[in-house]
Amino acid sequence: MTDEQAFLEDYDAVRFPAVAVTVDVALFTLRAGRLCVLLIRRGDHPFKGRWALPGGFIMPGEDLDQAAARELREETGLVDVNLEQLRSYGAPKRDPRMRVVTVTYIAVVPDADAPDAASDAADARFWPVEDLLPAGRKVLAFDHDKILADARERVQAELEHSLLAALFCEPEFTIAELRRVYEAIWGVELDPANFQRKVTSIPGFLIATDQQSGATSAGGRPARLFRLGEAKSLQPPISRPGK
Amino acid sequence: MTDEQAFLEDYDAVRFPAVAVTVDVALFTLRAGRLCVLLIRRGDHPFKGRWALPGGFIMPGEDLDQAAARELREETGLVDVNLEQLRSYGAPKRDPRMRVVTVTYIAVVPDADAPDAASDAADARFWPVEDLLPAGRKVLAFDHDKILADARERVQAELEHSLLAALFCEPEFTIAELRRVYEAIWGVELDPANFQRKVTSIPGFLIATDQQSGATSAGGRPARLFRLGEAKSLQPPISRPGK
DNA sequence: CAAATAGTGTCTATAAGACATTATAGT
DNA sequence: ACTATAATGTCTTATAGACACTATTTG
Repeated sequence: MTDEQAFLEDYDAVRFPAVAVTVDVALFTLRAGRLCVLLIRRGDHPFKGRWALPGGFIMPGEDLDQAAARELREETGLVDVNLEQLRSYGAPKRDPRMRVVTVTYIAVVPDADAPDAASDAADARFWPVEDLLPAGRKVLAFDHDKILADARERVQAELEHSLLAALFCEPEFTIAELRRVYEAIWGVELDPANFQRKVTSIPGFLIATDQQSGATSAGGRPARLFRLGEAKSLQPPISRPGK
Repeated sequence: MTDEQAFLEDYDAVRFPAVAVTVDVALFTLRAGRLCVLLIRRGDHPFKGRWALPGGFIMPGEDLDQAAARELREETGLVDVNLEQLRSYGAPKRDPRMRVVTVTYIAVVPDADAPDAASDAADARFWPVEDLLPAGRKVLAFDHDKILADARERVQAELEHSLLAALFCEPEFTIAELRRVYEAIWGVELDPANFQRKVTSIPGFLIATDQQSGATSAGGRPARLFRLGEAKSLQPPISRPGK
C-alpha cells in the first residue's frame, strides 16, 4: 500500500462537520425605471410563504458556476445569462434545519427576457429592490435580505468600471437607455449631454451601428443604436456622483 | 405533529451531496519592497511537500469569518487581523479526496508582525508573490495558484478605493512608507510629491500626529507620522497609473 | 559641503460639470 | 408651430502629472 492509498483510507474516517452547500442567485432586471429582483415564494418550511432568492444544492460533478447556471435555468428557463459570484454566507443558524453554506451569484437580464422567467406562476415574480429593503426590517426568507442588500451594493459599484449596465439592455440599445440604467440603479439624474460624451469616449465600450431606434410616442429625434464593444472593463470609469 | 416538525423529519432523509467546507487565507505582507504571502508546506498527501495557503475545515457553530480568524490564529498566532472574504472555489476535483468547497479570505499585516507568524518552523514562511505566479505554471497545492492570483488582483484593485494599503504599515507610518506599499503592489513608481498631495487631500484618510519618523542611515529630512483616519473608503480614489 | 529624503509651489494638459446650440422626430 | 429627445459645442472649474524649489537630515 502506498503512502497515498493509506492516506485516502484514513481520510474517509476524518470526521468533518456535516455541511450542505447551496447556490443562490439574485437575478436583476430593470422594469419601469426600477431595479427589480426575481424572488420565489417558498412552498415549504422553513419560511413557508415567504419570498426568497432562487437557489438550491450543488450537485456532484458540477462547479459552483455551473450549479448557479443550472438553478437559474431550472427556475426561470433562462440560458446563457452572465453570472458573477457575489460572496458566500455561512452563519451557523442561517438555515434552521442544518448547516448550510450558500455561494451567491448575481445575474442580469433585459426586461424583455424577464417576463418569461417569472410568468409561470404566482410564486415567482420580480420585485422592486427598493421595496424589499426597508432599513432594518426583515422581509425575505433566511438571510436573503442581507444577500440582496450586498448584491445591490455590488451592482451599484460595478456600474462604475464594468460593462454590467449594458446587460440590462437589449443587444442593441441607445445611449439614453444605458443612461436610464445608471440613473435607476444609482438613484440619481445624469446630464444626458455629458453622459453621451463620456460613454462614447471610453475605448471599446460602445460600437455604433448604422441603425436608429424606433420612434417613441413622445416624439424627439431618433437615437443611434449601439452594441457592446470588446472591452472587458471601463477605462476610464464612469464615476458615481455624490459618492 | 405540526407541519414544521413533519418537515424537519423529512429533511433528515434528504440526500444532499456530501461536501466539506474549508476556509483558506491569503495572508499578505510587504517585505523588502515585495508583496509576500504566507504559505505552509504540506506534510500529508495530497500534494505532500508542496506549499499551500493556510486553511482548514469550518467548525459547527462558527461563522465563515470566525473560521478564517481561527485558522489564521492557529497557524500563525496572529489575532485581530483584518480579514476580508475573497470568493469561493468549488470545482469538483479541486481536492482529490472528496468534494471540498473553500471560502477564501485575504488578510494583511505589517512586516514587523509577520516574522512571528512564520518563524516557528521551516514549513511556514512568506514567499514573494511574484516568484509564485509564473505565467501558466502550477506551483502551489490544489488550486491555490488561481486563488493567489485572484487574491493579488483583488488587493491591487482595493488599493484604489479602500484603506487596505495602510494595513501593510505600522499603526503610525510615513507617507513614503504608504507610497512604497502602492509601488510594490502595483509595480509602478509614483511621484512622491503628487502622491503626498493626493493622500493628504483625501478627507478622513490620514491623521497627522505631532511625531516624526526616526532618522534613517540614508539621511534626509525626517517625515511626519500619520495614523489612519475614520474614513471607510477613499473618496476620491487613488487611481492606478497605466491601467 | 554634497547627498538624500520630505514637503510645497507652479505650470500644463486633461477631464468633469453646467449649459447653450443644433438636429430631427411627433403632435 | 410647438414640444420632446438626440447629439454636438463651449465655457468654467477641478484634477493629475511633470517638475522646480525649499526644508531638514546624515556623512
